[in-house]
Amino acid sequence: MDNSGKKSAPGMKRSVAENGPMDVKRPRLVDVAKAAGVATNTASMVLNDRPNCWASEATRARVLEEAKRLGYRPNRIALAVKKRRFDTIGLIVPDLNNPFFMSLADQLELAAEARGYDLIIEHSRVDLLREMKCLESIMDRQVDGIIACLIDPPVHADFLKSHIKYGIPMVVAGQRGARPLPVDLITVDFEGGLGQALSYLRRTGHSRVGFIRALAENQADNGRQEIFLNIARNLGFDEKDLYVEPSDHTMAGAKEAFHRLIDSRKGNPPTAVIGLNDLCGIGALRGAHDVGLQVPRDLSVIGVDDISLCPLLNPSLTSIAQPIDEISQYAVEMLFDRIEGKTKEGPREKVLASQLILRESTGPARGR
Amino acid sequence: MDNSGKKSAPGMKRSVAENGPMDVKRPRLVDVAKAAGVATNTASMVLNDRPNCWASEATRARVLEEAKRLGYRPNRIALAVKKRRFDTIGLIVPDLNNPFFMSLADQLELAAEARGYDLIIEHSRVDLLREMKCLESIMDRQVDGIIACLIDPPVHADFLKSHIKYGIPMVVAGQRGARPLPVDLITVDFEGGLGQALSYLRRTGHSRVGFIRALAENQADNGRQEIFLNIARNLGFDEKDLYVEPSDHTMAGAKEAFHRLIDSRKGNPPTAVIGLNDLCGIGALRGAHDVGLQVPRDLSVIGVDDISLCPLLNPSLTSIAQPIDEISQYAVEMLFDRIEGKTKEGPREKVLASQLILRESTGPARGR
DNA sequence: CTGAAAGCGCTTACAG
DNA sequence: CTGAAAGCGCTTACAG
Repeated sequence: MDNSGKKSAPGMKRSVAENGPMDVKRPRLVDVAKAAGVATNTASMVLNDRPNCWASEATRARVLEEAKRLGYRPNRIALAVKKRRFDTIGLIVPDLNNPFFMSLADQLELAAEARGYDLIIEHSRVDLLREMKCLESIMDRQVDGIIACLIDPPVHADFLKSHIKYGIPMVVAGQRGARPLPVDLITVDFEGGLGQALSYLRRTGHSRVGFIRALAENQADNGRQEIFLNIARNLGFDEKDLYVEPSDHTMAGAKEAFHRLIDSRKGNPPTAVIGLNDLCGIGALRGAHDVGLQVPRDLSVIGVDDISLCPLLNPSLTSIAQPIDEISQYAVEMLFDRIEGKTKEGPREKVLASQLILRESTGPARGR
Repeated sequence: MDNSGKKSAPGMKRSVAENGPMDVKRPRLVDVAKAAGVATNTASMVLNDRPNCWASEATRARVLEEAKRLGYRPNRIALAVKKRRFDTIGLIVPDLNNPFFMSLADQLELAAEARGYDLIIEHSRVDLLREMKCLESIMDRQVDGIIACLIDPPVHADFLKSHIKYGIPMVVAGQRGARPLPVDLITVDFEGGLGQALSYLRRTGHSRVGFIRALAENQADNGRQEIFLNIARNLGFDEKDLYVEPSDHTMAGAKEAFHRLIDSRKGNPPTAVIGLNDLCGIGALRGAHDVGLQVPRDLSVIGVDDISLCPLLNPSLTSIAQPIDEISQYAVEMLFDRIEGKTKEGPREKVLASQLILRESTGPARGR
């Protein structure tokens, strides 16, 4: 069966048996209309169940029946180009492998679905350059709104200013920076939770604290290190007893970072370690196990985010919780305010609290 | 400034200052062409860098400059309706909260990107009904190809048979069933790995084995329980020493299931527990900790999937590895074979091996 | 190079 | 109810 002609003659639909499944055309609205013997606009009215539809019950039934028989499904792309909306909202997340963002995606998807929208996810891979590409890409897709978890929002201030004027509703979740954004912003008061953590450590006799931090690709500095040092100094920690160790965003990387931290401080090891997120905390927990340190007897470990895994680890991981529920709730609320035109005000900002959740991985410093 | 007319007069673009950002129209190709003083087809040729483009260097420069000045970005939707491809492939996953699927998504996205395609993710939430909706929804989106991680592929055999004839390339990853699918299939030989695990347990003196299993919403049976019982019987385990405990797909649920399992077998507790995935394994690990069982001294624990978390847990989790790399590699290969029309053959099937990865959570049964 | 047109698949307004 | 048309924003073939 040498079938060299690639295209089938227009209007001449050939059967599966003739050409194999790949060459059968998907039925269009006109195909349904023809099959039912009605005009295409009639078919459109019937299939969309328009209130002012003129079709008789008989016509109606015939159209629906033919649509079903042919397996007709409206072409959403064509529909979108006509309506100029795609009923889709776009989400940008830095890391698919971080459960924190996936919990967020999970909740956002549920909320979007409840309003009749699909969610599509873009992945910036903890890379500032990619993050920019994601922003472009998601805008090119003509989504109806964007929720962007950005690694470093201020970096994109100029880009957003020049693009957002075309009116796509957007809310950013991430740290505030010096440069204001032209879109709604949700920030978490990381300082608050970190302050709780550090003062807990101080109170329970810890004096030397390690901080495992990570920068994204193409990122020069994210300010977290300074925040950590400032708060710690204010609480009376001695600067020379504060150890900052760079890592990447993986658990394995954090484990390595932990080992470097321990090795480089043989004489006066940290009595507590804070990871910039829970994956780092998990890496530290395992790193401690590897070198025979018992948590929390010999070392306290604290993570950030409070992912659902934390209470199930051994020992369970103390963490500075980010309020995922609130973040997703406000993100959806603020976004749909814009989408539905309820708000015309300028950029809004919502600051949410972080909170230290104490679990088994923390305790008094040794000898207390 | 009461601006009651919603639409602006066609062609009359109003400034930001006049209406606020939300009313400014996104520039179209014709806007760029007009601004540059060329025909739209010329602008199209220039912007798409067509080889047989007739534009002079000067024209070319003018078009590019105006495009940049206006911030022109092609409308992908309009483009897609014209080209009848969206340069997008769709992925269906059962659970965003399971790192296994996210690792898969991560790799698939990378591979798709390398070929110039975006990946969009649909989430079936471990629910058979939703899974069906995802299939419909993703086909409605006119993606160029679909990779579907299905909870229970055979259930969808009829649906797929009636829809796939419109030619959308698709590969399914999941368990094989009695009813053949009309699309390419990648399966993992779960029996192989489970056999390795059970014979390891047998060899190391275990006699009573618990199995924490879960069904999806709307799923009657997934066959895994039978597989487990069959293999175990064949290896000489006594049927009355095989305990099957139902759970859900969360870690917390698995922990509860573990507790039920232990409580109901007070007299002769299991010496080993196998979870149907690593999240269940983690739940069991924590459940054991809760009741003072030491792993692996008092109890061996085995998971399934071998997510990247396994080696970082305390104790690290023995797991029946699914070959994520191979799955994603074959999925992409098979899919693009179809997309690029390299293959016209009927449905193909690829079976990949699973393998037991021994770690700290398993050891000889107590008293050996 | 231009200009007008067709077409992707849909919806909607309009004259009969 | 029909039929023809316009339009969403693009690409492409065609006559000048």
